[in-house]
Formats: sequence, structure tokens, C-alpha cells
Amino acid sequence: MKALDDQALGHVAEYFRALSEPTRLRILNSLREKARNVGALTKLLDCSQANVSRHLATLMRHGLVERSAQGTNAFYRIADPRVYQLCDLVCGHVAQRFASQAQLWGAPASRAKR
Amino acid sequence: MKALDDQALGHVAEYFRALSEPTRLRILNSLREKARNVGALTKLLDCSQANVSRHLATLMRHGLVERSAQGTNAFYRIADPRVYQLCDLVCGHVAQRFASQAQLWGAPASRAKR
DNA sequence: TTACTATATCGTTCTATAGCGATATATGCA
DNA sequence: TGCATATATCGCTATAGAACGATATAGTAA
Repeated sequence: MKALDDQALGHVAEYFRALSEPTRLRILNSLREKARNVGALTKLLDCSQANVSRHLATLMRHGLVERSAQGTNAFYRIADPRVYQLCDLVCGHVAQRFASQAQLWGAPASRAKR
Repeated sequence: MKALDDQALGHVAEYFRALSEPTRLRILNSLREKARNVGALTKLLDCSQANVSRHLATLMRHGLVERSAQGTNAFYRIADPRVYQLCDLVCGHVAQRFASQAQLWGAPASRAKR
């Protein structure tokens, strides 16, 4: 992110926005192991089929997943495994943040040593 | 991001959401070199002081920047340089996506060979 | 054809938030 | 004290998008 022009910055922001929804992250997480069709994801996530379809469309629009139709089924798979690098980085940050906050608050939840 | 419980997933989503706004990305980009106070950022970004302050509060809330007051000035600095790793990953993805789309579209914008 | 399944899309409602102007708060100086 | 500067916050409007139910589209089989 060096000397980004505004247009590129907008695209980066949109990419992050695509990842800023818990249901979409759950979809990506479900596709970690293998490709799945919409119905499977619907059951797995306990979410309406319409919503799953719409979130998949959003993920498609940003190149996060790929689609392959087989008969009436639409199978989705991760298009770019780098997305997991992103998530892992953020998870690390979030976890660390919680750890330090737990320390600050006297760690009532996650037993810290003193 | 392996077997994330819903709460953690929500936090990850919120973290991404904090990064999903062009103005906030511009702020982070401006803080890449050095810490700046609100007034400096306001001029730099050509944005209202109220907005800058509010975005900084959002970035603070997610642990992306740190604040240090000096008199009436509030200086902000990057709290976690890993955020730039995130942005660089996304930039790489976005750039690659544009390149392949340019190929698909016959590259009218970014002169492709053939 | 008709019926069934899988997926996508539409229309509505509701919530979150960005931007703006005005104002509140805090610090420093005369 | 009073005033100027720096920052934070409030109230408002407008917009984006998430969830939902209903419906449209496509493939498949009888």
C-alpha cells in the first residue's frame, strides 16, 4: 500500500468490505476443506438459501470464490487461498488484542497469570 | 481461521469492516511514515475535522492506531504494522484481478501484448 | 407437456454508518 | 478571567446493505 491512488484505494476498501460480514466469513471457512454447493452451505450455516446465494454472489464479485455448475447444482470453491492468510493475520491481531485487554481488565475471562 | 467460534468470527468481521472505508485507509496510509495530529490529517486528506476524528476513533476502537496527547494536540500513530501486510496482500490480489480482467476484456486500458 | 429440485433475483423493511454543520470540551496564552 | 486553538461529540440526512419472503429461472425426470 504505497502511494495508492484513490481508485485503487476504493477497490482495496471494497475487498475488505466483502470480508467484513460474519456470514461470508463462515462461508469461506466452510469452503476451506472442499467445494460445496449452495444447498449444502445453506444447511451448514443454518441460513436462508437466498442469503447464501447473495453472499456467494458478493464473494464472486470480489474474486474470492469460483463457481462451477453441475446440473442444477452450483459448486463454489475458494478462488484465492491468500484469503486465509488475511484471516489468519487478523485472527492473530484480534487474539493478541483480547489477551492484552484481558490483562488490562484483570483477566476475568481468560485466566492470566497475575 | 480454523474452527472459529461465532464470537471470534464477529470480531474478525469487525476488524475487516474497520478497514473497509477509503478514508480510513487513507489515514492509515498517511500514518505510514510518521505520527500525525488530527489537524495535519485533516489538511492532508482534505476532509472535515469531524470526520477525521470520528474515523480515528473507529481505528482506535479496533486497535489499529494509538493516541498520544501533547497539549491540545492528539497525535496518532500506527499501533500494529501488520495492518500493512494486510493491505499489501489485498493490493496484490486486487492488482492481479485487474490484470486478469484486463486480459479477459482485451485490455483496453492497460496495454496488453496482443 | 408437467412436476420437482436447485439456484438466483426481486421488493420490502430495518439497521448501520458516512458526511456535514454545529457545538461541547480541553488546553494554553493574554 | 476571557479568548483562541485543537479535538471530540451530537443531531441530522442520505445511502448501503443484510435478512426475509416471494418469485423467477434452469436443469432433470416422469
